[in-house]
Amino acid sequence: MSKTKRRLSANAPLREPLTRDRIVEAALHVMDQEGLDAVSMRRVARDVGVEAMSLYHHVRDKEDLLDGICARVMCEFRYPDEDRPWIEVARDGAREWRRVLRAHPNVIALWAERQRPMTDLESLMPMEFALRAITGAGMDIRTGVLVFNVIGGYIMGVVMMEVGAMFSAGTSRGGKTLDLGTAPAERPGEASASFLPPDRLPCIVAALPHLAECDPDEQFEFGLDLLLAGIQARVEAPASRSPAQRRPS
Amino acid sequence: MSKTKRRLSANAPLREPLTRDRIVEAALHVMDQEGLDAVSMRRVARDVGVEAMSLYHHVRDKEDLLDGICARVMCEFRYPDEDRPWIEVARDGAREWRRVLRAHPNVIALWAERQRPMTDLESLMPMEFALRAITGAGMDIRTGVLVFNVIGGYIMGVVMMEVGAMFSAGTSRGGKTLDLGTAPAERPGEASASFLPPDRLPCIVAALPHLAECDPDEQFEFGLDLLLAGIQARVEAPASRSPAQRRPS
DNA sequence: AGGGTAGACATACAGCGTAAGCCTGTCAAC
DNA sequence: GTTGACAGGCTTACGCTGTATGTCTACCCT
Repeated sequence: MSKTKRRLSANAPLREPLTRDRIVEAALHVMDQEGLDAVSMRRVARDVGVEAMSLYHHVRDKEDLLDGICARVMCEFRYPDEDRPWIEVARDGAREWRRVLRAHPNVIALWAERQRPMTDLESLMPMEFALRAITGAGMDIRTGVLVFNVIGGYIMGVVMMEVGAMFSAGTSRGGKTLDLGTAPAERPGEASASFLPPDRLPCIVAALPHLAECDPDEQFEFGLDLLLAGIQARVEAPASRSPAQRRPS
Repeated sequence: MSKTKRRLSANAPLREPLTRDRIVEAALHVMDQEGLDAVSMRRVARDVGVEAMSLYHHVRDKEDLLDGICARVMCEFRYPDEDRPWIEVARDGAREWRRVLRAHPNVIALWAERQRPMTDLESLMPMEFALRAITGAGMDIRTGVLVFNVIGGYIMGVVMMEVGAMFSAGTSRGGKTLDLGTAPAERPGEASASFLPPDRLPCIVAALPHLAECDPDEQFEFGLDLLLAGIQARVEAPASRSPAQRRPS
């Protein structure tokens, strides 16, 4: 039997051409569905119906493919209307970035482990937008950079915590339950405290139900309000020159 | 020739016993020096002078080893003196957590990709400390959890951005230079904008020198002040019940 | 018809986590 | 003493990974 595959190319270009975009799309899909570790060249190749090595005609190496994922995610950012007071633009920009990050939670891990800036124009546009919105408040560029990094860091960190459910608690709620209180298959000698002894951890035990039911939206808005209000106050009263205190040590 | 190795055990326990602690220590060292990917069972085993499979007598699997690293890092947290106004305790606690994270930047990536809570008592102590400090301000537990997550997320995100130098800029400064503006070995057809065209990215270009020279300490304190001041104001004037606005969409 | 090339496939290698089993030194019970 | 259990190493093996290298086929241009 000769391979029937060959037939395809004999009479028609039935196999649609492989492109970088199709590859990146497939890789992103794998990452979203099965996690960062599942993104391997063979796995992605399989999804686009091709052998692993064929991908290398369109991406330099795996790094390049991951770069592609990052760029692909960044370009999902939808720019809010800028014809409003700066604080509303900034707030909506922050919400939008959170939306994008939550849509592809694993890109945070991707950034974290590669710790490498992105350089292509398209990926820098959201940053340009943010800086424009921030400096629209009337602060100098130096302060604008400070504010940008602070707000950017806040969003990244809070979303990272909420997707990771870093300290999620055990009351089953909406399908996704987690341990912390329900003895997670503990290695005997070790975790003598999976039941969270109230004498050692009174605050955590008291906070447990709230940790479990905490609404991520409300939480995000809470911190965002603190930051934005603080910034606006500082802009309107430019007398106080950044009273940040040096650490004593 | 019989193997000379055998001689060792013939007359003395020269080979000091392998322990979980020694293994975790070695793994942490590898992670700090060579990054998260370098932490493999074989690599760690080599560092403690043993074959890979021997590690499995002391750690259940690689997951367990990584858990060990997390716990090991958490226990570096040095608890600030609590006999002071809550805001100072909170500020020093935040600084301390940042210090720990910066000492082992890769644990952030570790948490990000495993997105799994930690369950052992020792690792929860810093969280207990934080909740105690925060509720010391006199807020209810629910708000305390909000505040905890917001500040915790802020620290994590800002440190993640500063270690990743996510948008680091190119003026060489203190050894560690990065691209963005200095054409990073660009793939020809692609990054037509590595020079940051000022017409497309005016704000970024204007901000570049400040992005490059931004002092991370100052930046961290800036955002931390915003958050803490906002929280204190909200505690002192409990009339306003969290004016967080729902997102319109 | 002949040559070049683009884009696919196939093979191979080193390194990964770990299941399964083996080998040896130590020590308690007899 | 001898014996037997066992703790704690080592070895082998399997299927996975990224990718260097080479080959094969279909098409385009002359």
